[in-house]
Amino acid sequence: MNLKQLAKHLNLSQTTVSRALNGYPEVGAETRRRVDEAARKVGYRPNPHAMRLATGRAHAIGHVLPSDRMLQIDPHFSDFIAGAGDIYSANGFDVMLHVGGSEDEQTVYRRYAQSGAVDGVVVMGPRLNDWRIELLTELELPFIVHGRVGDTDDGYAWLDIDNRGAFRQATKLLTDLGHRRIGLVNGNEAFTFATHRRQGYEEALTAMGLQADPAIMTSDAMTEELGYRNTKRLLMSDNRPTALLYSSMLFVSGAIRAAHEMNLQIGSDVSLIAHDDGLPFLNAEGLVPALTTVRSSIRAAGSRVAELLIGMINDAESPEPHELWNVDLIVRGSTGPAKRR
Amino acid sequence: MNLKQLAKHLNLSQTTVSRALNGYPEVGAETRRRVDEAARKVGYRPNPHAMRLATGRAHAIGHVLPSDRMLQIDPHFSDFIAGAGDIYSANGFDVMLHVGGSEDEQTVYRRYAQSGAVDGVVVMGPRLNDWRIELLTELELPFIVHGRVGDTDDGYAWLDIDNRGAFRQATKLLTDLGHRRIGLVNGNEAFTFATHRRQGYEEALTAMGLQADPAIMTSDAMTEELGYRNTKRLLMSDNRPTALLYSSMLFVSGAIRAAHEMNLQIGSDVSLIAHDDGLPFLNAEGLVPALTTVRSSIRAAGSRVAELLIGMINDAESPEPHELWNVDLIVRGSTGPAKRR
DNA sequence: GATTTTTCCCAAAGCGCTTTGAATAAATTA
DNA sequence: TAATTTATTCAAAGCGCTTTGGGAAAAATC
Repeated sequence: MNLKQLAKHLNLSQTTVSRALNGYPEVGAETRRRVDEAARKVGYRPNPHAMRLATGRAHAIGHVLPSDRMLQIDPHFSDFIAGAGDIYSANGFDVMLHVGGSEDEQTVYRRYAQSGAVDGVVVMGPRLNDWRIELLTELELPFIVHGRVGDTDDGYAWLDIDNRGAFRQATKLLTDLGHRRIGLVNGNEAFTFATHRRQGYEEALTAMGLQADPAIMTSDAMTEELGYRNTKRLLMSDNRPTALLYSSMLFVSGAIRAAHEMNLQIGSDVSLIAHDDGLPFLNAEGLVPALTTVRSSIRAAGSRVAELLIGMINDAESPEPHELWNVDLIVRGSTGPAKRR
Repeated sequence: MNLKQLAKHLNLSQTTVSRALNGYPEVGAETRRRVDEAARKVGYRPNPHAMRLATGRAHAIGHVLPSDRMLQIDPHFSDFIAGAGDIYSANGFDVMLHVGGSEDEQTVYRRYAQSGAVDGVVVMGPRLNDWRIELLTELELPFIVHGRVGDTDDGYAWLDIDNRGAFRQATKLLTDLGHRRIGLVNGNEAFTFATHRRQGYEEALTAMGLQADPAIMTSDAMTEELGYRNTKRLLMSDNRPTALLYSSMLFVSGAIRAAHEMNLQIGSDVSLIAHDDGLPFLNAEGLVPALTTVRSSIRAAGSRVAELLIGMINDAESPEPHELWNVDLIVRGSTGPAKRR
């Protein structure tokens, strides 16, 4: 059943029915009631394509995942989208997902902008000076970045967690415990989040008069295997670190393997801290010993990002949102005082 | 620039331009060339909403993820969609993603069907006798199931891997190695894939005249922590198993932890086999010892599912596809002969 | 009581595309 | 040469919704 039929059924004009349904004021209370009731009874649902064509609004948010970036955001993506999805659907927005394929990423954005297929996009996994900012700005397609593209944080909307602060804090916890040689197993530093984490780490070291040593810093895709290999490498180096910082829980499974294999007790022989995005299948607290983490729910971030973007779309005049979230340092059993050597 | 303007620019009617662009035969060769060229030059892109309204085809595929099911398919989802996405975009299809939210799952499907928002959907994470089959059939919304809903495999399109065969094979490898007490750390058996795996396992045991022992079989959400806890529990029971079968790599990280903690050598003290979906962040070969697996790429499945569904949409008459994929057993270092006790 | 305002509703014009039904010109056929 | 096909093109009618610009009746104002 479409609008026309519904209108005829009610002996009203399409105009009135449409307005009643969309809550416009110029329709009588009794009429509105009748319309609502009839619509509900016959299960009327407006045709979304017609609606979109008529209004020019897509009621959809675009997420485009380049295949080459997938490896990095893969396991995090579904959690992020789970958070965002709740908000989207609560507000009647669909998610338009684009992943990989032959069409290049830029073209997809251009198509989105130019065709009005989506009302806005969220940019995930931003890199330093990410080209997407410029492109989307030029295209005048509303967008929000989950993360940031560097240190110039103006001129675009973003929500980020305080990666720098988190790693500064985490590093400080370790130095406070007496650790002086601390390794960093970071994600790929082409991504800003990883760069920020390194900076936080370095700041904390500098504050203690220590020097970051590239020999015990790695920057790679966040996989179990690289967690293992890098941990092992760092722990086998001479003058090995007494504590290690990880950018992802994904690394940690591998790290634990490495430590076990080397017969090192976590929390005493070597201290471990990881950033925990709250991935549901990898629980820091369930480890033995429970893992000290800097934690921020990526899912919650997804929800909030969605909220902000929808806000931007609904009110183009509003100032672009910037949100920097604190990250909780949760001290558990994987960190302990540095052993004298 | 829209069709009308493009047509005027070319001194042609909208009809002709539209036909030229869509490859209809009733248009002169020279005209077609001119149109194509002009379209490319001005960067013309048809408005998708108008197209959809006019044709009634959405050029979109729906994926709906219930929030309560998320935990199960979460990390697998993004890999699946990565595979499917390539195919979708190559064929000009968008992905419409719906996750969680207040609107209940059934309503979403009804809306999709009734509004024509999508041309088809893929059903992920099917359970035994999944209600979605019936609903979607009734709604006449083309769909394909990744997996199956039980043993009656007719009446709907599906692509599944041979979970039963895989676990039969895996179990047989273990019995061939002399293992007589083999534990199963399974995913939640409300999902068919897990049920099938258990069945394969039981079949192989039965073939050897062995009896499956519920005391060493678990069925839970696939998380690292439950991998750990269940492994530990099984290995601490009296008359403990000498080999363990896992339904997911996600379990394995925890399993390795447990084994290390109990000072058991993997591959000699205890043999491990896991199903490997090929998740990029969790590499079975990188483990020490490298893990024996039954492996089938979930990403490849995603691609093929997409292909099949698009086929169904383009040709409604074609018989519904059923594909059962073999699973490779890859023997590595985590399995060894049973120790005499 | 006459005028203005408000309230409520409608007809019709888009939104940008596809597709039907004709029309014209060119090519075949008889 | 006249009649019939075939090859191209076009005007116009949808697709199902929103929105503009009125208009008639009811209420408010003077």
